[in-house]
Amino acid sequence: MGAGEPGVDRPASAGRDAAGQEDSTRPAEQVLTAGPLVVRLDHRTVLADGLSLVLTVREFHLLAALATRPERVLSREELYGLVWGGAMPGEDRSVDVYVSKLRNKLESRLPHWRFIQTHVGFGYSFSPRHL
Amino acid sequence: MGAGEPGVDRPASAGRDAAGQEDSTRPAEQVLTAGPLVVRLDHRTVLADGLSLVLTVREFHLLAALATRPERVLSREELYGLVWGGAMPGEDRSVDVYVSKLRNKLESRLPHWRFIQTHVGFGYSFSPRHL
DNA sequence: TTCCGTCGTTCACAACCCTTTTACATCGCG
DNA sequence: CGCGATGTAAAAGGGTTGTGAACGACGGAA
Repeated sequence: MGAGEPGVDRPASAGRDAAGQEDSTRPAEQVLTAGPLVVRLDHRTVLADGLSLVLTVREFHLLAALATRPERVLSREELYGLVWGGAMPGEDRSVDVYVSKLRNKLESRLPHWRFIQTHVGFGYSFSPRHL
Repeated sequence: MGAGEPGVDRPASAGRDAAGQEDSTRPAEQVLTAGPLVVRLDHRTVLADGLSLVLTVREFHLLAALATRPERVLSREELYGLVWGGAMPGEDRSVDVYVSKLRNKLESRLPHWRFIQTHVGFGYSFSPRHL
């Protein structure tokens, strides 16, 4: 397992999300906010309602990969490439398993929020939504 | 699922009315707009009045196939080829059923709009129209 | 070195959702 | 008025996803 982490550490080069607040060309978008959830890419920490939420390396990368691309559906292959690096093995379920783990941690802390939306037959999207 | 999904490949030249807020670095035909409906081909998402509308894979492909060809009448066979791929079985009603599902989702969110027009004996067209 | 806890991966199975098919009501047109 | 075409709910079926558990690898502590 390498020291070179797959590409989640820097803002995606093609990021054009029109999220609405700041100019996305600056690399200063190191802090992502979605409702009561705050993802600090620079510190590798996550806050839920201001309280720190402990994630493993994989979980954090997966969350970062999703949260830097809000409202965009990412295929499993894409996510695998972003988080694990390389091509996804045919029958792999790692993405699903980690989405499940991530949801567990996120939604056990923020029960009235949903963050990751399943797109059956394709993949997932980061679509924060108050329930 | 691979990369070669049917149908959504050739965006002719989409209807553009409200010019202005697009990214100027690349052809922005990845985003189709029809009244309050926005179809983001690149993000694989649909917005109705700015709120995200969740579609299944088939529904999205069908909408994309129609919306990339506004005001053009597409036969069932054509639509089937674009969305399902291959030739349409003789007595198939899938296209009709999915047009119905699509209309339901679209018009339940945007009651004062009609998007898909039936052409009896031929097929359907994407003809957005305010009622 | 050995023990122990954490993390990542794989596996299996149940539950779920999507697609397709079917059936019937309705509509359009001659 | 009659027949084919269309709209659509509902059933059937099968693929997809959610998730606990087992397993091994790794790293730290004693």
